[in-house]
Amino acid sequence: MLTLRQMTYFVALAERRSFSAAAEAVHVTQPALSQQIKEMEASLGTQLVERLPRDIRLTRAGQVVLERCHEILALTRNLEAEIRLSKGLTGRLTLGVIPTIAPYLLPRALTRIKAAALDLDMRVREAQTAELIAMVAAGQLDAAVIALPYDTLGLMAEPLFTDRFLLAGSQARIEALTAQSAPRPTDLSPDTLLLLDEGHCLADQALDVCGLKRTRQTVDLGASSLATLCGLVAQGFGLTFLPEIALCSEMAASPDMAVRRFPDPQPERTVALVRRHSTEVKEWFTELAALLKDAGEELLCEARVRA
Amino acid sequence: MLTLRQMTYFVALAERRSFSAAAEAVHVTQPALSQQIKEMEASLGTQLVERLPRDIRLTRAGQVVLERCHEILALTRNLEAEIRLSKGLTGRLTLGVIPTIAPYLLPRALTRIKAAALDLDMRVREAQTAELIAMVAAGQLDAAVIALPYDTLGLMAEPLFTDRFLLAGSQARIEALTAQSAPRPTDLSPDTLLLLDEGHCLADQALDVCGLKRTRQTVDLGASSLATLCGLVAQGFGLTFLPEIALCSEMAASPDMAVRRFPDPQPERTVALVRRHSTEVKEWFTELAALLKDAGEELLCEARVRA
DNA sequence: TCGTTTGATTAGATAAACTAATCAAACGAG
DNA sequence: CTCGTTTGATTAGTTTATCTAATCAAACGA
Repeated sequence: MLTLRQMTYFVALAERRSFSAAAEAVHVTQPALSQQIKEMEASLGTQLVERLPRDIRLTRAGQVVLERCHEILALTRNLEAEIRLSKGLTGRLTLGVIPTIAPYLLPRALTRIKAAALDLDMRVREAQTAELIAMVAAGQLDAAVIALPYDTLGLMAEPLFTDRFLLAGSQARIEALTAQSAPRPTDLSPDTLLLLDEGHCLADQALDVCGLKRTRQTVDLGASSLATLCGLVAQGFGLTFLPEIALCSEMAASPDMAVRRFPDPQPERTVALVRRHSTEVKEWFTELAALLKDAGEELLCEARVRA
Repeated sequence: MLTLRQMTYFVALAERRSFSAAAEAVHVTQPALSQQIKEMEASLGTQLVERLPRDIRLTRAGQVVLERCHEILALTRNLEAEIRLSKGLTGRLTLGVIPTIAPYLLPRALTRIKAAALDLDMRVREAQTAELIAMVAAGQLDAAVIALPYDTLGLMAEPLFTDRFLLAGSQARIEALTAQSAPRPTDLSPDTLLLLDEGHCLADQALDVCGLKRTRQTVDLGASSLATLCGLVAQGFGLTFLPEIALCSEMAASPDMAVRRFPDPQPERTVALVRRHSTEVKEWFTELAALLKDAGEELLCEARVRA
């Protein structure tokens, strides 16, 4: 009989397109993975992967098998997660968080979670929205913190709080811009606007509120974290949108940076917690959402004292 | 991680409601099964089965897990079967056949199959229609030979041949009944009619053509095979319907038995081969159907020489 | 009360899976 | 072309998982 272990290894192999890399991904040595794949092929009586020099290629059968393995593994992981968490916030819980929220929300949230659920083995994974959604659906994450609007592809989303965008720049730029009147998002020039790399929902959502499309970046941001962005902006390299939730941290890190609140209606994003759909009541999910919401609102309160 | 082995054992345990019986069913000793169940519970952090004296009971979580295990195991078995048979009639093939067809069709069919597919590891399982359909759906069988009309619950059915019902009884009974005119199915008295036990589609289909409902059996048939039934009928215990396909065998076994063909429209059943639904062309299925059809038609030809 | 049935437990054997070391083929830079 | 590098296969030996056999304790029924 085929085993779930074989399927796991096979999926990793198909993803990494390399035996060695796949082996590393599943934390075994390359011969161990090679052997399992070989046995899988033997057990099915069919070759699943063509070994090309420096690359692999799935056979027709391999493609069918891959699809089904994904399905079977997802079902299994979902089952495990569902049962493990069925009696509230205990056991292991793996949470995904997008990069523009994680560094700000997590420190406070984790403190609260630790306090509320002593015996919880919490693991956190940072990735962009699309990846998080796929991982939740595949059972690799139990839940994820993302920012709406975003197509959650059938996942359940519980809104936590509203995170407004502020305008951030060097003292000089901000003062020049706001001398006569409060700036509106649509007034901003795409050329002076610095944004995170492609894939970050913050950038997309920010462009959206300005009615702009992404243009060639004036500065290549490389590492592309909000912290880096704030550092650049404080040095006068342009303007950016800064979510309220990041305000306190980034003001502390970049004291030269100035921020202004937009006039109403302020541009915003909705931070939400998502999970797989299911008919049953998820106690752990409600609990977790409440804790995250508390942490977020605390951050927002502090931010609103400053801007 | 949960394993498929654990799931298999757990499903067996839930079915047999006994650790020892389940262990036997999966061909391991009782401690081996107990241990796997224990590990499964540990891995999920939840008790799945309550150990009662002389019985077990699934917990709420256990019921959820059971359902999902069925699903996951079915997917896996289906995958294995699909890939193994993807290059035609080779590898292992497990075929189910209903009891009123198996002893007649299989001897000839297996000869043909052996000849046509040397390297096929063919396994046969005899059971009643409902069970066969469930097993095909669950991936425990690759295909099954059943008799229509029957609700195949979404499986693909390929008709093989038409099997007519003849009237069988002792010489005396048959001659008395057919002295003045050919008998029609609807003329038969339910009291003189001997049928197989409940669950056999042959009995249900036969009653159906007579427009009758099952009454209290005049004779308890016990073992309830067509062969036994023919033996009884030949001794004058009543009349029965005998499918053409069984004629040659049963005439040889019970030489005292007499048969008469009904006038047109003759009552009949359609023998069909069923498999899981799938978009792809199933070469092995077509091949197998052709071989079974040939074998069946040969039997029918020989039967029509006799009646 | 005693024999029987059933599942847990333990110790030891077997099989599955893994690692470390090595090898052969294929590639790319010099 | 040659040498160093990368990649997957192979082999040997170890670890871990899983199994069996034997035994035990609890619960039942005669």
